[in-house]
Amino acid sequence: MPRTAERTPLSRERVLQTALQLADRDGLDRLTMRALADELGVEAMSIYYHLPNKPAILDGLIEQVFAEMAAETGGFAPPATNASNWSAVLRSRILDARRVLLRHPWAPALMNVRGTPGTLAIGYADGIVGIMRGGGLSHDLIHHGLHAIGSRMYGYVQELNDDNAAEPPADPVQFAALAPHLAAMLADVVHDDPDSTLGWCDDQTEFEFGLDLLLDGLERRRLAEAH
Amino acid sequence: MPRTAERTPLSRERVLQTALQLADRDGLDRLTMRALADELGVEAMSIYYHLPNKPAILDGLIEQVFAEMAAETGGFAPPATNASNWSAVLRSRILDARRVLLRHPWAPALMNVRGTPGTLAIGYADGIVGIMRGGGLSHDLIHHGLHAIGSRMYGYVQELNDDNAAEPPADPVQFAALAPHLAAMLADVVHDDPDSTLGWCDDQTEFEFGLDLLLDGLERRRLAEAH
DNA sequence: CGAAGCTCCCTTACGTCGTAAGTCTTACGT
DNA sequence: ACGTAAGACTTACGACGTAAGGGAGCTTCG
Repeated sequence: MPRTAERTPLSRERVLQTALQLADRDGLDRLTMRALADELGVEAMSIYYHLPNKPAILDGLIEQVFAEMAAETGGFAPPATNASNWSAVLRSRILDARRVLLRHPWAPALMNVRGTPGTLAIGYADGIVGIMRGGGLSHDLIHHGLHAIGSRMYGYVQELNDDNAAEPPADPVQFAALAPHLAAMLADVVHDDPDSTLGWCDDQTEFEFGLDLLLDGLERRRLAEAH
Repeated sequence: MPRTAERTPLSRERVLQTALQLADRDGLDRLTMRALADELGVEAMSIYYHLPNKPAILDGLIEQVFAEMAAETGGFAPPATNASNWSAVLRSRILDARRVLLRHPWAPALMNVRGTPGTLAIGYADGIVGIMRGGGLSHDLIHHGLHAIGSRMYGYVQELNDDNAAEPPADPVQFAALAPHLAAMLADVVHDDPDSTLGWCDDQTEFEFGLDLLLDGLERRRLAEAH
């Protein structure tokens, strides 16, 4: 009786793929070397033959996410011509990125924590610069714009963690005393849209609102630049 | 010979103050129960008499930061009347918050990770809603504006971690091949301002640019609302 | 005055984490 | 057949948060 379980051999790729699945399924803090090894049908230390340490795994995960983004947009290169609609093109590219991140909610936190941006991350940013350049923005304006869009460039998903169910305050009267303006706003907005008892903030809507605010602002500065 | 070292007795306040100093000095990941105990001249487990666990300490730290913000702005209540200059008032309040966070660069990451916002955090948000309300924005617009300003509300400092020295690419020709648009922008911006060899992005400038983009956008929507 | 109780700190120990160091097994080239 | 090396496994260490319980010193009350 052969005790060989016909395991697929380990490899950098297989480790990273499994790590991504595990992070998606159980969350980032459950992604531990031993848990990952279990998932691979292997001992923890065996992983170290294919990847030097845990940060390398995390960097690999980020790079995989960017690869998904590239697939979603059909490559990071800016379209051949988008002078007339640069902001629409950029908008949809950013929303593509957001869609990918919604599938991997742990990714934004990871990107914040890891220092150096990998090759694909640089390619992604480069594509965005290309789009803005094609729209006629000056390099200076693009530079500021990159910073302004900031986390939105990566379609961040901070709201996904905690927000929705948290809003209905435990003791409304005490809450109103503590935060009168917030309470008034809450009452008003809920009144306008009474069916949404909880989850009264639609993340997608809010995200697009903020994004459009920035894109509109950039477009206006472009026009101002052009006299 | 009394071995009593005349230690100040432990207390919730003293623990939190020392924890904040330690985080400022050594970074958040060096803030460990044992290190904190050392700093207090005490054993690790002694802390647990005054605070239930580590998350409670982290929450306490965040609350301390918001207390500093309150001191910086002179309380979170909106000024009595700011109809004509709501966005200037909001702007300076947010820049005040940013100034505090620059003293505690670990704080933003902590706020992102901790779920429920403490009393002072709610008070801070409430003050901002009050300012916008005083400026004549509708509750609906305020609601969206809150989300849009998002991290800027807390004056985030993500750039402080990694950015500045990272930019000069190791191999310029390879970088240009990988990211042509980025490289062009880099060359252009550096050319315009040749004295800033590294650190060519001024964080404060970039932050204010993005903030103004959002504030201008909100003001324009307010005007549109008012016919 | 002495005993009981409370406050505040310490000791010990457990389980989990990432990983350094070394060992065993298998497959293959010669 | 045998050395060799790739690729897995075993063992162990130090750091982490913290559960459980111990004990010194003060207060309170009979």
